[in-house]
Amino acid sequence: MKRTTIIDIAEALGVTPSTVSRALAGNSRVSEQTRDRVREKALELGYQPNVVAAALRRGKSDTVGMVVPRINRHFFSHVISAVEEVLNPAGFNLLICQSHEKADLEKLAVQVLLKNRVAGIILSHALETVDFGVFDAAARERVPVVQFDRVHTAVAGPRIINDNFSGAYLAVKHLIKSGYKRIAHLTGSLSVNVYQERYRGYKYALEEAGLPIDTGVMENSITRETGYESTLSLLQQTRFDAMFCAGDFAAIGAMQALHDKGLSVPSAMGIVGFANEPFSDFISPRLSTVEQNAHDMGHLTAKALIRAINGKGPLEADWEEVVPVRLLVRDSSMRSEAVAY
Amino acid sequence: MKRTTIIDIAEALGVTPSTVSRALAGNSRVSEQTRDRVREKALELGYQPNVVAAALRRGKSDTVGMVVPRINRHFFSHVISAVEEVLNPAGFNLLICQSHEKADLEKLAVQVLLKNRVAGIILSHALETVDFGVFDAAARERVPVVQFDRVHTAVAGPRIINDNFSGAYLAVKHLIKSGYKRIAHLTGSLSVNVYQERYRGYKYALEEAGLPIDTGVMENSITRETGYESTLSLLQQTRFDAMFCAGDFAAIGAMQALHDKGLSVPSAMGIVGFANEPFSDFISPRLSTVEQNAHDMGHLTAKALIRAINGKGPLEADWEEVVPVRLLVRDSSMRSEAVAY
DNA sequence: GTTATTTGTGCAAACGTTTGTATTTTTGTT
DNA sequence: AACAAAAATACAAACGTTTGCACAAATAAC
Repeated sequence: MKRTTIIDIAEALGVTPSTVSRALAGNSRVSEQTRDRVREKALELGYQPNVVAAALRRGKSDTVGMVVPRINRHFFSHVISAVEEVLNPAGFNLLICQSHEKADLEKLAVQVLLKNRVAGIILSHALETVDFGVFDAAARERVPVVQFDRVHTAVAGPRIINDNFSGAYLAVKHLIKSGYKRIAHLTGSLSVNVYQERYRGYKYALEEAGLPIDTGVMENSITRETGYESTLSLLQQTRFDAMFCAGDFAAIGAMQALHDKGLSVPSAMGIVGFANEPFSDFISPRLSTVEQNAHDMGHLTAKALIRAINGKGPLEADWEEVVPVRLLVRDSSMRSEAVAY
Repeated sequence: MKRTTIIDIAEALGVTPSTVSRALAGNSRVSEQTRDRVREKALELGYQPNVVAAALRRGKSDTVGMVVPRINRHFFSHVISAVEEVLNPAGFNLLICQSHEKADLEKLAVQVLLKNRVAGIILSHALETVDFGVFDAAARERVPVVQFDRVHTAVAGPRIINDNFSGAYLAVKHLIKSGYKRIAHLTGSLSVNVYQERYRGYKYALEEAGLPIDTGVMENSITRETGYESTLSLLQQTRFDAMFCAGDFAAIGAMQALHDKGLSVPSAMGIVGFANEPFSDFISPRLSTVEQNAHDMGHLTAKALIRAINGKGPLEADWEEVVPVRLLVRDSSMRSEAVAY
């Protein structure tokens, strides 16, 4: 069956398509009366606007593209939901792509979005990404880009980031307060802003307390598996009584390694993770961690994009916004008394 | 800066846009030579096809819409990834929407997708959904719909489902084999196919073994919180020595309730969950569960949709495909010896 | 009562493709 | 060399909106 168009409505009412278009858009140049007649007829005929045609004519769609490393990460999926919460009421809908942490897939996703003439792009980089050429294309085509969490200054536009420095600082400071003295660090790639900042916070807390910062830092130890392996080799290389892990998955792996070696948490070893993955609350011992505010981040990101789309000028185009994080103290970092390892 | 179109390429080469279009599409009616010249020039000018215009002209886009209750569920996010794996190479891209388990949001999402003239829709219903009117609109507009996991026969088109019956049957049979005799059941809404089938498998296993089926079944106990509450009230109402939970979150809640009541798992109480959530493997005791094959499900779903889009007729339009599940026996359901409760 | 202003509508072009049909050019046949 | 067939390209309409401009009718200003 043929879909009804504004032309059908126009013919049924004896007006022109342009009037119908304006009526449906709520344009004040069409009288209240015909506006109602049009709306009524549209409902009657079950009219569904063809946004594709509108997008072509306007040169811009009401679709926003979003590229994340993976949608099944607690943090990212919650940011997505929060972004939706803002974008949908504003009349936009979301086209979600995954980069699977691959730079080439990220690039491809951005190209697909540009081909689809999206109104804007929200993005968090893959770990690998080093070439930011595609984003020049976006800038050239006047498609605003807002980065969140994993951001890079090479890309123009607003950046919404977590307060990774403070989160790490608070976590390590808390470990120190709990009586731990030699604190190791499991982190991701230090070429990523997120891990750089967490590392900086870690170092700062140690320096402030006058503790050694050479206790052991393992890069690229962010998954459960690498966390497990890195912990085992750290145990051989150096002595430490606590670990600050830049991610909860790494913390889980570390705890498993410690368990296998007969070291109990938190008495022999204190642990703090990062991200508050859903499981962190009901493993044993319950994992202390740093909670990121995915909800606020999503809201801020979406709002920044909407502002950019509405062209509030390139004045405020390039700035950074920091979302506070929160330390959740649970069992894995609480010992009644400091015990030398 | 103005974006390059096929018209620009045509003018630069002294041919017409139609020739350029056909050249880029690899149409055999244009000579090899000009095809190469066009491709070269397109590359040189940095041409990016405007898929919006193409979609308008063809009356159909290369975007596929997908509606899921939530993207942050382990199962759904993995199905999405698997769907992507098939759809992207086939030249489609995914527009993902969340219904947040609300029937009205699901309806809205489908309408948005239809307005966007998607090539097809992949969908798993919200728990609430009872009115399937929107899907008639989809059928009328010849937009194929493929349902997965949470399906309903009121909607036309292929349905890809998990073998919930067998999963439940295997789980309960395993509990029985382990020596448990009185097995309770925590389930979701029995108006959803998924939970209906799991319930059926549960009952069948009990009947087969000649065990009582009146041990206690609690509906709407599928979250961690409701699982916790339901277990507590079950403990007051009736006697049982094992639980089959229709979801891992419920199982976690149950384990917590049992722990609070001083009942140890698996010695005093056996537990099997469903879905193999990522945490199930590293809680203590490790949770036995039924693993669903999200990957295969996604692949089959995407392939079914592609077949439907390519119009392999309404002959095979309405059928059901069952994806096998697998019982994962871990610690929560293994006791060396049956102990009467 | 004439002219200026406002208000409501129509006309037509444009957005960038795709595609059926017509036309030209090339190739093949006799 | 003449003609048919095939191959390559051109022409033009269409997809369903939006929107600048023109125009008519109604209202306001003098």
